[in-house]
Amino acid sequence: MARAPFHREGEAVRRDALIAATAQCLATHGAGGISVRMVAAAAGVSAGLVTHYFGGIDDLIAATYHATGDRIGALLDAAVAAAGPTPRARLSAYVEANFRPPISDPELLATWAAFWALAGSNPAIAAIRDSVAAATRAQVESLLAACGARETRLAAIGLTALIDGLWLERSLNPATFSAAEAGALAERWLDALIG
Amino acid sequence: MARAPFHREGEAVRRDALIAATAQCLATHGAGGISVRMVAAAAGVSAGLVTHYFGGIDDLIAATYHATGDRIGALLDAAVAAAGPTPRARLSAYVEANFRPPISDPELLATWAAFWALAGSNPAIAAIRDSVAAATRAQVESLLAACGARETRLAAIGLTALIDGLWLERSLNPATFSAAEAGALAERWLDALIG
DNA sequence: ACCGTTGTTATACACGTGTAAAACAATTTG
DNA sequence: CAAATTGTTTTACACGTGTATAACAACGGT
Repeated sequence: MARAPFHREGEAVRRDALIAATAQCLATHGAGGISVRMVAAAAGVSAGLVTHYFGGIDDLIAATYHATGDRIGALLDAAVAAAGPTPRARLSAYVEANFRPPISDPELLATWAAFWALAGSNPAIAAIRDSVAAATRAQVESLLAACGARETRLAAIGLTALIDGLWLERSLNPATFSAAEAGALAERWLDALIG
Repeated sequence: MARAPFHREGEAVRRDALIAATAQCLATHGAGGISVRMVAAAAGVSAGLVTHYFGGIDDLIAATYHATGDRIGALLDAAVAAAGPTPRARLSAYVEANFRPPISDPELLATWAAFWALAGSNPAIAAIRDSVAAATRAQVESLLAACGARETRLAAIGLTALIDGLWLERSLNPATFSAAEAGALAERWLDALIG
């Protein structure tokens, strides 16, 4: 039959489009509802390009996880870099960035929650998740130590758990509380963790 | 071909077996990996019984969510009922029960996390999740109020978010911290929330 | 022992899935 | 303008999916 007309593009353009489409589909349909044909349609290409550029849907999802983690990490780093000079200001900036757009956008939260779901049963996704979580905790430990916190390992675990729990709740039902309320709770936990 | 021999059973026995099998499959394979054939095999019956007793896999998953929520709620109620008479003892018992078997068993946590994943894209599951979460927060608000906490709505949100975040982390990687450490963090948050 | 009831299995069906690769079209080069 | 390159679409394939239901087997009653 007649083929759809198309423009030829470089590899990076196609890969980025497929990654963005995957993030969107994960957010909208969850880990169990995503498919090759759905992602290709969202990216405006045909399904063959998934295998062509990524070797398959699993590798595309893994690449999307990396890209999303890099994006969130860059946003958090920028927030800390832009903060006031005191250690507490930097830690507060880190926390606040979690509950401000673009990180607090429901679509980004939903994509991230989909990765959590996949990590439970997909070893490759679990490995990415472990390395992302370890890097996050290391960064938070460093920020907490600068503030004089004791037992920084457990404090970092406690802080990231609260942030993840608030993210999870907002991705499932954004009406439960506002991003500002989430930020206020996290500040209060910081007060308790630092002493 | 020759049929598999079987014993006839009452409806309740079959439904309970299918629900238990569903929880197990959700824990092991996640929300995206479960199937009718898999659940039926785990229950020791044939796939036709899923449609026969539940109308389909979606209704079976919803029934499993209800059953799991009821089980967790009963465990938490029992912990509070068995606690010392002071409001703080009751609240601490509530928190501690979250991080002690059977609630802290990885399989139960993984099943629960699978429901979170399904809630993101399945309206029926989302509705069950909203009602379970609302009931949990109401109970926690009541326990917090008895301890003299102010702004109990936000405090309840903060406490359940930390518990959920710690559950999530342990379901994804139980080696990150112990259940005892999780309980200690939650107690520390209680101290901060009650003042 | 036979019959009726009904719990249950096995099968068929239509559909969606991910992947592979032949074939084609866009674009560049000579 | 023709040929070469290569990005991309389309198609085919094997497989797994959920559901419906005919047929059968377990069991109880007479």
